[in-house]
Amino acid sequence: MSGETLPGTPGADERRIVLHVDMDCFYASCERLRDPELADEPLVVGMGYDADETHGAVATASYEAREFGVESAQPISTALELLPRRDEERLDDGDADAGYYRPVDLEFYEEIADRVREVLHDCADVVREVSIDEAYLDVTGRTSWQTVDGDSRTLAEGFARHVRERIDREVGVPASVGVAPNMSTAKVASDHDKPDGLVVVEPGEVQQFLAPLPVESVHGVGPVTARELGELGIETAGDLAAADPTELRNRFGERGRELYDRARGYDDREVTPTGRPKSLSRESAFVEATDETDAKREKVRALAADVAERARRRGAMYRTIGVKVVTPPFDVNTRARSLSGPVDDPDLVESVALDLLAEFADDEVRKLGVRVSKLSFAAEEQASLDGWEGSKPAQTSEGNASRSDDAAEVTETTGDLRQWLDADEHDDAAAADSGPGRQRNGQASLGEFE
DNA sequence: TCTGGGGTCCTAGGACCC
DNA sequence: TCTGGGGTCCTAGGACCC
Repeated sequence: MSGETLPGTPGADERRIVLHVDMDCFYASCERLRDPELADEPLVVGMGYDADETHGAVATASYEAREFGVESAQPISTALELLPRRDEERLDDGDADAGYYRPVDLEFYEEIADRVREVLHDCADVVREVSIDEAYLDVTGRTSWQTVDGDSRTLAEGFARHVRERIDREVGVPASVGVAPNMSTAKVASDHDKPDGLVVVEPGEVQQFLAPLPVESVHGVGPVTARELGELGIETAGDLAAADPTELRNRFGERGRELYDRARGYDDREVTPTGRPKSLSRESAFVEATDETDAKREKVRALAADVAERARRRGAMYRTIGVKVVTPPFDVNTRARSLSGPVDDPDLVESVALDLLAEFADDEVRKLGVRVSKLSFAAEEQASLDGWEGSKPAQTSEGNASRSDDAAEVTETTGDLRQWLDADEHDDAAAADSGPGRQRNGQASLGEFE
């Protein structure tokens, strides 16, 4: 099985060196940075959780807290049963079987993440941040798979160690690092020995490394796929690698083929820099499911304002506005409506979202969300608009003040939208379905659609 | 275990176009 | 007019990830 290279399989990528850097229970590490007394203590960081409350869910549990059975995504109420909350008012150090609970403070974590990012960008030419606590680095140009004289370890391993130590020294949070010739294997490697791990998988070892691992450890295999694979007798990554790719394709579509490749340690995706977001959303759960119209509308209004503001801050215009309505027991419903052109218009987000919500007027609802998508960003938009004459769509807040002639067009939603519709000759489909009265004063009533 | 919030990608069916 | 194929866009839902 060593060195098995299919004809036509690119071999060049075998020389790539990809690092996957994964912060260990990042939120908890941040809390410890702020309050060193939390070090080595069981610590739970809760989302949708307020001090001394019991609602919300576990965002991160420290390894000490995990010993008690606390897991991420668990309801806080369950976590409290497993690990009682420590009475922090008490001065003595009793309560050996109790833990600390903290609400999520994303703003603070972002600050820490920024500092980690600085280190990473300093260590690699290309960095792809996947989330607040995870990134891929292509360091092919910075180190090599060669070993040093008299040492079985590669230079790449030393380099990865250096990255990890810099994060620890300069920021003060622990990280696990995986090193491999491609992204998916590096990802599995970083997961392999947490916390504070360093796992190196050299080009010739990829298949042997992956083979004995359970299928769930392949990135992209979740509970549903794992169960289905299990029915086919596929339990390990090795089983998956040995399966018939055509059968996998037939059963799981394009994804099946992809998972097969991942399990074989074949992944030719290049590490590309983090791109622009594709959508922005905000959602929030009711403490208890409700069917009250006012409560639902009020929440949607708040979420809409929030999302619109975030989009504006990030310079994003959106062409689609949608809502998410979760009804008991846990049915997720989504509704979305596309406009004929990108806008930056908080009032429109609100009115469209409320309109989409109307379909669920009689339903009990436990959670609501608002999303904007089909994003375009000021700079890019500018470039594509330069090509054609005609007016600009609602050109962001900053644009308003600076150009008085534009401002007149922009402040009036009606005029602005009309204009955009009129100018829209590029998109036949959109033009066809934006008949008269579709959007009046930015309000499209449901009646006009059904 | 009655389930928080923010994302990504894929699929399937329908509308519509040529 | 009841009939072929290819393509794009839209919406809704699902799986997955952190």
